[in-house]
Amino acid sequence: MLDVKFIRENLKAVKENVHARSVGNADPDAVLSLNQRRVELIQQVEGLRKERNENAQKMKGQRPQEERAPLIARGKELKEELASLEVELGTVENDLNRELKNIPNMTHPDVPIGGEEDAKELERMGKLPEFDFEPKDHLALGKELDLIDFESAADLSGSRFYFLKNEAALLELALINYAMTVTTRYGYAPHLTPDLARPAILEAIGFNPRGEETQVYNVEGHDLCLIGTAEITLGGMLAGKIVRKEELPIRLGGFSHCFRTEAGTHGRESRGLYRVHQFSKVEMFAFATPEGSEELHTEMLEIEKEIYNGLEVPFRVVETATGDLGAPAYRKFDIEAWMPSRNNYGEVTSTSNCTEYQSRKLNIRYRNDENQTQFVHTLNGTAVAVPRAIIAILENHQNPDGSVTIPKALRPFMGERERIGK
RNA sequence: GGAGAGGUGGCCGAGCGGCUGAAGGCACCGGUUUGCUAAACCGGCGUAGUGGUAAUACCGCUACCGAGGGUUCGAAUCCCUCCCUCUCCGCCA
Repeated sequence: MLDVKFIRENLKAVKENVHARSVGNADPDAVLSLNQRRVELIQQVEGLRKERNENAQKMKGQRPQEERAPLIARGKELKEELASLEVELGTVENDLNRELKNIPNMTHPDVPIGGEEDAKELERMGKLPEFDFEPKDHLALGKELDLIDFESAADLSGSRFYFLKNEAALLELALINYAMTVTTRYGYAPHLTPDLARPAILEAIGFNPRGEETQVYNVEGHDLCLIGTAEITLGGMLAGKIVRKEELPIRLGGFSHCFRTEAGTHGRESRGLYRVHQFSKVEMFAFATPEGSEELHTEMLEIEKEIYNGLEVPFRVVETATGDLGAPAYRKFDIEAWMPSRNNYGEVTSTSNCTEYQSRKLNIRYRNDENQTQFVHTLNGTAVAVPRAIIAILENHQNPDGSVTIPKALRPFMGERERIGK
């Protein structure tokens, strides 16, 4: 979330930003009026508390009854006045937080204005495959090579679940190993994270853990959600901590399963591996100083490019436009891999600089050179999201005989096998 | 899941209704001393909100001793619920 003071002092810019990002339910004016009410209440409450404390001080030690009686009576009055004001203050603070959550992060000046179609293509890498035969989509390949079983999974778990079988199972493990190896080389300390987390953490990261349109699963009877990404657990790992400046940047690499309800996407991408309820992912996460975060963002993008270059999959890099940024992101780059079945590029990674938007809520700070505490910047980026990587590999590396060539980078993790099938 | 013991500042650790925002130690920062290092000595050293203010300087007030409720004129201290840690038992990959 943004700092209320920042909103007050930059109201015009905040409103323009809300507009550019087309966030309909964000109301900066409501934030300010609620905050004003909050400050008034704080002043009243603190005045009463001061009086209460003074009153109580007068009763230290032994006092004759006739001296105590009026003080106790006054104390009781103060207690009642305080109680009702504190209730009101609590309500106002809840309302304020709700409004504050709706205000998105500010936006990097280079971000293109607009919606999905206004994303800016930054570069293309790799050569699009030219097939002199009719290429198959990953569903057909997955079936014919006995790699993916959607039908059985649908019976067990519902639509958008899948079994990975045989070489596809090994392919997942190889992709994870490969991504972990690359990120570790760049100093991202490898982590295997919990797949469940408390809703308060999800919320601080910017997810909506509860409510109709929630993207995450809740576990009935427990105060837990299945995580949608390791960003949640890696970011939450330092919640409430103050780190030393010398420790920054902190680079973390994390593997987790990711669970998404995909609420509101019924009918879209309903077949195949593109949009599924559960998948494996290796994620990068970093805590940085404000001065260091942009450079780190570039680094994450470079790592993502290296990984996809290694998979020998053609892709393009796009910068997301304002209207398509999630609330916490200040700036976001996506890699879109070529997917022959779509005859188009499909998003396979995403890296965001969230500046202080998450750390303010998570309360993660560091001491700057003046020894003052300051919020760290947080960044996240996909190293490998397995199912989409599998789509790109199967579809781009298919051969006329129906087999699929395994990219060289993955072979060390697959017993040096070179192809799947025949 | 059952029984017990705990959760206090960056760390260790005292406190167990008003004298405690919190002793003492370590770490850290400044200074004295010193051939250098070490040691010793002196001083400083939590976070946040709010008010005064040009001020992220300084001063005042308020809050914070795992979280949330309660009792009380007054709670780190008493009570309740929850979370977490440790020991033992059970169960289990």
